[in-house]
Amino acid sequence: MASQLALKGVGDDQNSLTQRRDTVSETSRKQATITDVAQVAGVAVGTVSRYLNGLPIRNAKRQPIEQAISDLGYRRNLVAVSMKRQTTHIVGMMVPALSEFHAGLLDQLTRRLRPTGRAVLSYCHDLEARSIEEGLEFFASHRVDAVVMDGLVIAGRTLERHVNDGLSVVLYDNDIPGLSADRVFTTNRRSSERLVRHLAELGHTRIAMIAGRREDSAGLERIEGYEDALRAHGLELRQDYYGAGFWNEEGGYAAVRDLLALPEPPTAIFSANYNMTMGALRWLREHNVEVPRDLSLVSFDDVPAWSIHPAGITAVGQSSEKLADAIASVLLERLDHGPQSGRRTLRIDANIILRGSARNPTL
Amino acid sequence: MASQLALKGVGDDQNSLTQRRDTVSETSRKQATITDVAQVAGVAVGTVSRYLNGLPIRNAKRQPIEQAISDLGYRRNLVAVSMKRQTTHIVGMMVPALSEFHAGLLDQLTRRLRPTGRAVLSYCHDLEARSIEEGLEFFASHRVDAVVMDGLVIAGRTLERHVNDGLSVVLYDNDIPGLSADRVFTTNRRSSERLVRHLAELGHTRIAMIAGRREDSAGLERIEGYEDALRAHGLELRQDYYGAGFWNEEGGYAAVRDLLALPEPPTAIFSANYNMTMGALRWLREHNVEVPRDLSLVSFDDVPAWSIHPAGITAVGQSSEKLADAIASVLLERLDHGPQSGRRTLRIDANIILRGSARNPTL
DNA sequence: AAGATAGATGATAACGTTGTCATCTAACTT
DNA sequence: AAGTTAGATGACAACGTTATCATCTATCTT
Repeated sequence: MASQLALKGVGDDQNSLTQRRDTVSETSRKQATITDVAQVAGVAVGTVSRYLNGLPIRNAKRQPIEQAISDLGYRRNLVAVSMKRQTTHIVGMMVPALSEFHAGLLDQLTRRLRPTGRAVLSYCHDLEARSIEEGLEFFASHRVDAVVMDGLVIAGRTLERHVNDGLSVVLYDNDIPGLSADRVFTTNRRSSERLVRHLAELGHTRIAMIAGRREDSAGLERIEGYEDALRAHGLELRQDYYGAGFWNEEGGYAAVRDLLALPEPPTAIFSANYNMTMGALRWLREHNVEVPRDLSLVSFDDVPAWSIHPAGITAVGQSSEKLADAIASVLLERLDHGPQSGRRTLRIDANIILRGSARNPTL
Repeated sequence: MASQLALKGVGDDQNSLTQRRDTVSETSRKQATITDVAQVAGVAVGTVSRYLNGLPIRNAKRQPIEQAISDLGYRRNLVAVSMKRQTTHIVGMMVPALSEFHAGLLDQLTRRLRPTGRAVLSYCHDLEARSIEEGLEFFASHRVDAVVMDGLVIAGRTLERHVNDGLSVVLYDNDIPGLSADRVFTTNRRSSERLVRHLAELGHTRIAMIAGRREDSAGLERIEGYEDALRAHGLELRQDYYGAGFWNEEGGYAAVRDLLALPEPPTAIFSANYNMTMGALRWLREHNVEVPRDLSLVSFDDVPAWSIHPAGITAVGQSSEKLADAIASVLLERLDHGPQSGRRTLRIDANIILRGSARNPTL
């Protein structure tokens, strides 16, 4: 066990939560409406609306309207606009326990959509059907224009119902076959194959993979890629080199523990996603297994945190920028062209970032 | 330079972006409204509304209403409710370039607010006054019930205007003095002092600090804490041991570079926030400076990524859970009790997490 | 200069809810 | 059993905006 003693509240001599309370006199004046503006400017509400929406209005009316708007501090009420226009210009994004990877995606997507006047409402679920169901219900009630989410199988049935109700959906990462939705995926199989091939080319023959249950498409494809690479190098596919459990940190932690307890432990490990790699690294650190000295480790998904590791974690993955770009692209086409236009599926190639976490096996 | 060669698109033999297009026949049936439900159930809309809002209705009416709702697949339109009720139940959160730290906060805040039926709309700004201004304008137009944001000085003037317009604001991390808002802060000074004291107690005498410009309150408090600790141990406050620049990754990168180029470089560094620490670690890795062998490094802010470092980064900071709890607490009181009730300021104590990135100086 | 015409304007009805208020119903009184 | 009353119900007006459409106003014809 390494030096991971989490001494909480060292020197907690004082009260750990101080509270102060001021009294404040509030002046919450009512917001001006378009009617107020019309009244002050001496025109009809319709004309003000036309002005706000960039439709042509007579020059003589322009000045008084602008004056009134600035005098009253008028701000268009987007809730009323949504109500009338039957479209909110809000996109819902479902994220599983906001990890660094999804945070980057959310950030980028928000930025891409901003210039079009659209916002992103986020909902964090905890990988359970029940919580995903609630999230979708929530989005539907808020009448979001579309939902972006990972196409996990557990979301399948609920998602189908909402799509039938007219919800536009963009799936990423995992697929739900048959669902009427737009899709953005990574080239999971080919990218995994490349990454594992890299390990084999370094001379590794005992290459294990840690992944979760064979449920979701991305995971399956990554497993296939792993197997492709092994076969290409004439390496044996060993049942005990495939650590299966949950696709989260705990899963990665447990998988590495089990793999390294084998009579003939692997010399290199391919971890199938961000969360599992985090868990794997935690186990390795706690047990003084140094990467890459004692073990080579590569990961699917590429995030800034990989650089913190002194060796740097060699990984394959698309940047959140590229992924967000692709999602924004299909999303905007859907929103602009309505639900009638054909569904698209984008496959984005992942890049291998060679850092230092994989090297020749120590024999 | 370490082995950080970013080989992009290794083996990019095929087209890197594939696209497939299906055609789909769409059936986008109109959503049922409360009027439809009333009609089908044979009651007045008001009664359905009362049912939906949990107000007492006669037993005889209950069954037909429930039947109609389920038959029609009716879903309450929250946009219309917001319109009528003049409150959206949406909270806006402004986040600077969604880092891991802020992602955790956003995640937690979303979860805390969910049980109260509230959602969080996020807006990513890039630390510039212009972009913050746009964000607040955006939130105000969407009539969010409140805004949660870092009280950066550059946001001061704009924020003041919105508060005068009646916007409820919760400030965290940094303060904007005089603003009528609720506040949640960390005990920056005391926590920094503790962390630097830890370095001094290990025997370090050449302790530097990297921080940004002396603008925002949290930064100032952290600098004061650093100075407190040095004074307490009779150590000299050296001008050249205070690397000042920007509070972001680039700032941390540059600061470490400059500090280690000094004729008498420090043996320990206190980095004032998450982003700067990320930058510092990047420089150190690129130049083969090993932590803690060659240099001790401690950081303000605590995030999961610190565990990836094999030594583990010793840090001080409040968990995003604790911070989100505090923010949610003041937020809900504000939202439930209206703008009249007194403003609160919470100070949350940070915890020191001793990992392995600081040890005795090698003399 | 008067008639024709393109195009902006004003009044008003939506959008889907909730809140108000006068009315009606059913359960108590006596 | 009739009178009283607490309380649920129904009709309808908001909430702030945009879309429609008939009307009005400038400009262009001749």
